[in-house]
Amino acid sequence: MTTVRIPEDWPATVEQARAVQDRLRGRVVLDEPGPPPGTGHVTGVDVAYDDERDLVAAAAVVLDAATLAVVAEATAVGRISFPYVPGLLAFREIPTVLAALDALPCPPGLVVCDGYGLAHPRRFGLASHLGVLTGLPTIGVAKNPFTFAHAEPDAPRGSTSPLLAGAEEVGRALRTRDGVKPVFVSVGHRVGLGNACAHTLALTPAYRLPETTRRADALCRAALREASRPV
DNA sequence: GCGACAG
DNA sequence: ATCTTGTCGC
Repeated sequence: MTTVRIPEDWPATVEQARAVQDRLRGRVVLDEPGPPPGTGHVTGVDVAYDDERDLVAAAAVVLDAATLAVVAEATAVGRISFPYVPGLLAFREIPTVLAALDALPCPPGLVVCDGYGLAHPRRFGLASHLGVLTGLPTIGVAKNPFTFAHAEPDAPRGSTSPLLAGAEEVGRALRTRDGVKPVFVSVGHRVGLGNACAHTLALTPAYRLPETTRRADALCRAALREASRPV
């Protein structure tokens, strides 16, 4: 496990953070289809917090996209870099997530984030931000809708309904299990929305949430426990 | 002006 | 995110 320092130039205020998003938003690539589902590597990233001790732990877990077997894992621990502010989640998670990705012994392939990409007030959520910073293809799979309108998808697994910002489709509600609450998929960087949904379905053979985020969630929690362990 | 609001 | 026991069901 590696330890991270918050960059000197990291935003300290809501205004500064929003300015960073506005500056980087133009670098998002939306016209690539992205890697085909079921091939290469798929990497889940997730973060756990201990606000009491000002600790944050991130995990990156690389899966073989065809078999969903774990290929590699890495974790990183650091100080909390930003308070939770809706719309600015990336500033709370990214330094530690980047460190975990850097510590991987192999290329991550497609990165699956816990949160949103395009489905964001300024169209620049966590998945978009991470994609622009790394150049990697990224998607966001969130457990809850943000403030976007959406219809209830049909009951069968695989059904979708658009996440709408006015008339613009910024993501999709995707049913990954029959009759179970959908997940909310949006594009991050260098991946198309249809392909992002196909990847999400390929990653949910048994549970509502993708295997990538399930693995990363378990690992970052373990890393946090380890980091806040009494010596 | 008052809520709502990814994790 | 996190605080938290048991309980219903496959």
